[in-house]
Order: sequence, then C-alpha cells, then structure tokens
Amino acid sequence: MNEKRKPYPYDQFEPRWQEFWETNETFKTPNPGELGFDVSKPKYYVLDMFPYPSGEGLHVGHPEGYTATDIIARYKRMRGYNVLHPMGWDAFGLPAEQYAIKTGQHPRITTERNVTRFKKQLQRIGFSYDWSREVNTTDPNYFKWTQWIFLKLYNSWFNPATNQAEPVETYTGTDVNNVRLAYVAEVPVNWCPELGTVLANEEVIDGKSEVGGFPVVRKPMRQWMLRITSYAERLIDELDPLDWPEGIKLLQKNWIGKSEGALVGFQIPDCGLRLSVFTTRPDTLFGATYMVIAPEHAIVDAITTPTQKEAVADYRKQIAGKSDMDRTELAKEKTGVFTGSYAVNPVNEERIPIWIADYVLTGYGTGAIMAVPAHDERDWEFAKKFDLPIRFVVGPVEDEDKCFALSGVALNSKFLNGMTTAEAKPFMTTWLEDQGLGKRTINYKLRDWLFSRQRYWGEPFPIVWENGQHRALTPVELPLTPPPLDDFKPTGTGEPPLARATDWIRYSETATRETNTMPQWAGSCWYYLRYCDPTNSEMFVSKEAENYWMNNGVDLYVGGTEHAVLHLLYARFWHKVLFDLSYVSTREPFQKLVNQGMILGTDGQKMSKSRGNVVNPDDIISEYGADSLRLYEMFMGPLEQVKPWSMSGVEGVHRFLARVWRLVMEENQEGQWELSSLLGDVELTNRQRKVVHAGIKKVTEDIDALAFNTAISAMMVYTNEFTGTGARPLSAIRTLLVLLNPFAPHLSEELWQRLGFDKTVSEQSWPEWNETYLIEDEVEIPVQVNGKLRDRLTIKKDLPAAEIELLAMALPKVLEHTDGKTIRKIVVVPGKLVNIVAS
RNA sequence: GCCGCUGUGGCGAAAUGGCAGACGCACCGGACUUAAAAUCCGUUGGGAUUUACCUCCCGUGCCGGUUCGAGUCCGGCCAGCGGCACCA
Repeated sequence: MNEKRKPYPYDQFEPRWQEFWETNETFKTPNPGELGFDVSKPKYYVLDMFPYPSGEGLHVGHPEGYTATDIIARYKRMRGYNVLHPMGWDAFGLPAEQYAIKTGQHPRITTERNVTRFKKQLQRIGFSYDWSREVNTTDPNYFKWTQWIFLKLYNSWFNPATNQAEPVETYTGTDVNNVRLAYVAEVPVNWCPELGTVLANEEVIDGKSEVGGFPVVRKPMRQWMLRITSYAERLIDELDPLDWPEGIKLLQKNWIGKSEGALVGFQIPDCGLRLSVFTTRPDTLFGATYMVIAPEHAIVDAITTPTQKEAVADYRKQIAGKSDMDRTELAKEKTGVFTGSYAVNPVNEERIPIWIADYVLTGYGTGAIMAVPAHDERDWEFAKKFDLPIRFVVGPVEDEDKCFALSGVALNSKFLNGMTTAEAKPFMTTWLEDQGLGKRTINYKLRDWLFSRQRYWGEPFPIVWENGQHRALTPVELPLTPPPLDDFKPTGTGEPPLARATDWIRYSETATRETNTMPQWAGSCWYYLRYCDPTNSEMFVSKEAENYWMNNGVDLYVGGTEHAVLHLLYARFWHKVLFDLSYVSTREPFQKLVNQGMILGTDGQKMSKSRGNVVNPDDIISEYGADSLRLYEMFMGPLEQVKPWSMSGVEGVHRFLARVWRLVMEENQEGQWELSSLLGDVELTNRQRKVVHAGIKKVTEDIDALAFNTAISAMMVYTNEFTGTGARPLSAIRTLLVLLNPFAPHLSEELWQRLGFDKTVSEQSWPEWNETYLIEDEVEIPVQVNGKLRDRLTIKKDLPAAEIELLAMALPKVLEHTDGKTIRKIVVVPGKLVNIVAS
C-alpha cells in the first residue's frame, strides 16, 4: 500500500523551483534599451525548432533538442552572456482542421487546448525559456506580419542584374506580374482529392500525401507561387560559410540540383519551328540519333503529322490519366510514340525523329531532350525498345551492347575527336555559341514554391480580385483574419472552404477576396525574427532588436533532420528577401545548426502508436523527476546520433542524482532529510583538488562541444570521488552544483539553498579551472615492445628521453621480450609512452 | 541506381595516431537487514594456462596499405539506417 519511497524528494522541490522561476521571471531577457539590459555583455541566441502542438502531446523526442539548448542557454548565462532562449507554437496545420471537420469544433479551440497542454508539459521539464516572448503563428498579432511579409514578396521582383530582390517600382519591363516574387500561375499541381487541397512537391512522398498517405494526382490549377528559383544560386553559394552539418548542406544542394550545360536549338524543317533542348553533355551531340519531348509539351500539336495524330492523342490521354505514383511504378518500362516529324541535328545536318515519351519531364529544362542512346541509360533503354539507331561518340568502347555513360575521349565527332569529355564539353558549347546554335546554361531541379492551399486553418492571402486582376491589400488592412465557418470540409471542387463565407469574400461592390490560404510553412519562415521583438505592433521586428539579437544570425539552432529541405530552405529564402529589402541585417538566418538524432523505442524501432512503443515524458517525470528525464536524454549518447530508449538507463541517471542528493543530505532517525554530518569547510587534498579542476575542465569543454553525454560522465566521476565516508569539502560540492545546474537545475538549486549558499545557482558565474592543478609530477607511461604493452613505468614527468630509455630497457619484461633480438629502434614520447622495436 | 550517415563487450557508449572498452546499464559476489527493497563495496571483452599472484594469445564489420604504433589516416569491399530517385 505504501508508495515506493523516493530516493530523493524531487516531487516536492521540482514544482517549487518551476514556480520560483516563473514568479521571479528569472529567465526574462530584456531587449536593448529596456530596464535591466546590460550593454557590456555579449549576446547569444539559442533557438529550438518550435513544435506543432498536436493532440498527442509531447513525446520524448521533443525534450532531446530542447534539453540540449537549455543546457547551452543556462551555461551561457553563467558565462556572462545576454541569452535569448524563446519558445512558441507552429499552430496552423492540418490535424486541427481535420479534427474540426470530424467534430465541428473550431480549430482555434483545439489549438488553444493543445498549446496549453504542450506549455504545461514543457514547463514541467524546467526549461529556462523566456515565456514573455512566446509566439503563436495562429495569433492575429503574429500572422498579421506573415501576411505583411507576403506583401513584401508580392511587391518585389528579383533583379538579375543586381542579383537581389528589389521593390517592383524599379522594374522597367512591360508586365510586372511576370516578375513578382509572389505570383499566380496555372500550373500542374499535386492535387489530393482526399485532403481537398494541393500540396507542395516536398509534401508528396511516393505519389502520396505526406500527411495521411492519400493518393495525389497531377492537375492544372490556378495557384499562388513563390519565385524561390530566383534564389537558387544564392541558396547554394551562401550555404558554404555556415556552421552546419555537411550532410545537411549537401542535402540542400542536391535538392536545389544545379547542373551546368548548354541549350541547343534543333530546326524542324517541315513546320519551320525550332526545338530547344538542355543537355549536360554537349560533347555527345554527334551521337544524338533522335529527340524526345514531354507529352505535355506545347509544340506537340504543331509537329504531329496526320498519320500519327491518333497514336499521339491516345498516348497523351493515357499519360494525363496517370498519377505521379503510377508513373513511378511504371518507370521500369519506357513508353512513347513517334510524332511523325523530324528535326535536324545542327552539327551534322542529320534528320532525326522526334518522339514523345513520359520519361521526359515537362518541368525540367525545356521539356525536350536530344537523345544520345550510346551515352545515356534512359535513352539507351528507349532506343533498344523502339529500335532506334545508337552511335558511340565517346570511347573507349569495350562493349557495343552496353551504354557508356562515363567520361572518355570523343570519337566519330569531327572537330571534337581526340578530346577528353572535360575538354570537349566547353569546346562544343563555345562552338555552338559562335554558330548561334546554342548557349551555356545552368539548370536547377528546384521548382518555384507552390504556396497556396485550399484549407481553412491557415493565413488568408491579403489579396483581392477585381475584373480578373489581383491586387494587394494595404498594410493597414492587416491582419486579415479567417471568417467564422460552421463547415470546414473541402468543397471537393478545388474551391477552398473559405469560399463558403460569402459575406467575408465580398470585399467591395466589384472586388472579392482570395480564398486560398498559405501553407503551414509560412509561419515558421520568420518566427525566429519575431522572438526578438514579439509584441511590436509597428513592425514585425524593430531594427534595434533585430540588429542586436540577429547579429551574426541565430548562434545555435537545434532540430530534427526532417526539416533539412523544407523549413530550412524556405526560411533561408524569406530571410534573403528580407535582407535584400533591408529589413534584416544578415544574409543567412542560422549561423550554426545541429540536428539531434531520433530517439527510438526500447525495441530499437521508430516510436509509433501502432507499435505501442511510445515513451511519454510525463510518465518519466512522475516516476523519476524532470532532472532525471533531462539527464537521461543527454546521457543516452551523442546528441546527433539515433539511439534507442532504455528504462534502466533512466534509472541509472536517477541513481546518480540521488547520489548527489545524499552527498549533501542524510536521513535521520525519523526518516527526514537533513544536511549531512560529513559536510565540512575543509581543505581539499591534492587528489581532490585535481578531481575538481579536471571536472571543471572536462564539463566546460564538453558543453562547448555539445558532448553532453561525456560531460555527465565527468560529473559522475567527480561525485564518486567524494562519495565515501570521509569529510565532504563544501567548496568541492559548491563547484559541483554549479557544473550540474545546466543539466539538473532543480536539484542543484534545492541543494544550493539547503546549504545556505548565496543567491541561487543560476546567478553564479561559471567556475574556472587552473591548469597547474592538473599537472602531475609523476606519470605512469606504457612500455611497449613491438607495439605490444609489456609493462608500465612510473617516472617524473619531465624526465629526459634518454633516461626514460635506460629505465625502460632495464625492465625485466622488456628484457624477456627482447631476449635474443636486435634492438632496431626505440621510440620515446616523453610523458606518453615508450615503444621498443626489436627483431 | 545515386548521395549521405553508422558499424567497438550482453546493452547505451568512451578513446588530440600512443595502455581499447571511461561513465552508465545488466549480470555475479560481498556488506548492511529478522527478511526484502534501497544503499554501500567489489568482479565482469573472449580464450589458454595456473593452487594462486602471474603470464601468454586473440579482439573495434571484412580485405589490404601507410606508420615504431591504426578503432582513429588511405584504398577496396560488406551490412544496417536515412535521403533522392527517369532532373537529360
């Protein structure tokens, strides 16, 4: 019946300290110019990826990154920084809307309830967020500025001459609507009938929606787009100096997919048109034996001959009915139809047939290719299937029955013959340019960002339509809030749910509102800026606050890899636009990025409800306390690594914290905790002093390197050293509590207070170590024979190499193992080791 | 298929090119206890040999290389995980 006796009373003091921090606003960070701001301190901005407050509540993956940043935040404060460490909610999104569709409950209510729950859960872990800076993307005072930034995009264009965004007023071309960074286009989109909305390419996985896994089909629709492709070059180049994991940089680069090549024009004599293709292998032009264009290509009707008309029409119909997934599944087998027309290869005047095939994509390059079957796998397959000619123009050709897609030496190529691929490429490009047949070009895989959704629970576009023309609202008309609705269901026609709000739509006698909403990514594109100045009603962030906190960007940004190409690319894009328009002071938002590794279930599998292996942080806190949760999440292994959860591991760190507790406290006869009788104001022994200083050094260096697991090991070693029956020096315990504070803030504060030390631990400055205490005058070094450990030698640290050698050679073990052998070499690394090479 | 990451005890892991396995878990043994829990102390990579202290051999996914010396550096594989996937 008795509740299990707790090894230490965390359940009593943890809530007390959380309340203390809240009432005292311990972690409130003033802005420059505000009361309590200290100009003399340097700034540090440490940021978490804010969560989507789902109905499920927090899972143990969240506190992993959040604990890491909290340790850094607390540590940096103790090291004398002004620390910005905020938290907020990325609260627009599909789950709340789906729930609303099912229950009729307004998404705002669901969202508020989830936010409250998330916040409570986070506060139970004792994070040192400045909650006065909390932001919520669904708050009109927040999305007012999301809409405002959208208007900046709408009212800007990318000037290639200056390589940056400028206000549309500087554009001198004919139609500004062709260059706006936010524009409307009729494009083939990923339409998800089940969700009743279109999705970005990034939100479609294997032809299914990322959310829900519903089928997605291609369908042309009128949509809002953001011209992110203008920034492709800068998004690649400006990645270089950032302190990000190389893998993530690479992921972004591959996503943007830059490739250099040439545009080549092919004449079609029969209709007088010219077909332009993109190729990265202009050196293989002599091997182009046919052409392929995408079935959707605009030129198809014009070039199809009467005899092929029916076949082409059939094929196009067949392709149009296929979803992307079907296409992928059928990718193994090439399909296509001959158009009946021929083009002329500009280098050799050869007539080559033009086909249509769905292996050529509309959206990339010009939607047309020159096929060089001898040197391209896909063209090879296609040529084999339809019996088209194959001509090798790069050698050495070892097997005529295989495609040769590598670099080599040009052959059968007239003026290119003998050149290596690397030489032939630029030579041919220059030749084409000189002849007026083509030009050097760079192509990107990145497409413009499909920015509209047919949903209710998102930011409405600050746009009205009049006489078929779109026009921006003025900033004073913001925020534009969504209308109240009873029915949140998709209309099924592609018309967004907002279309049901007939009053809201009517802007004036002649103008109606845009009914699409922005995607969930919108709010997270700039939230880190809002934290700098969260309540500003005049600007999205004041110049002064932005200048101070964003100087050199966010200093540390921690989050999961799943955002490598979505959020992190979008946010960089918006930031660059704001930079170009002089609203922010840095080219890049996030100076240093760290990805925490996923936490798996105890079975080593990804945590999921269906597997039933989900660990709930609330349960861990109830049973072991918040400090144990924090400590375990950090002790599991390196932050960036994927690692499985272990309940006995939690108990392990829990026992460690209990040992720290009993270092200071002991239980009396009545079972009450009182200060340990072993505590004393005693001098440290040399050994203890070394342990203290080595501990400070290790913990400090490990925190700086984000190696929290080894920092915790070091504190365990430290604690074990003083856990004995001997006297416990207060000075050593005091230092331990300071080192422990960023990791286990509740326990360290509680013990600090019970010991009657000054103020709180949070207010202490970080301890320094003294290197001289770490130097031993005697060291034990290994003695090896032929690289194998044979004995050890304890010597004075600065003993000359010659003397070490003598001592080593006199060791019985050494004599034994070198007996009968010739000494070839003796390697002495003073203070490190001796290696005797004998044979 | 391409790109990236990771392979070390029974488990999570640690190790500026220099004593492999710190720290923790689990296991085993001991102390305390009427007993249990908790706590404290100790053992624990594998093998051979020995009464015992000892001593020796093997060992960081596999094969090779550089080096006095490789978990660490280089080359070639293999496996697991993640990303991209007809991008011309």
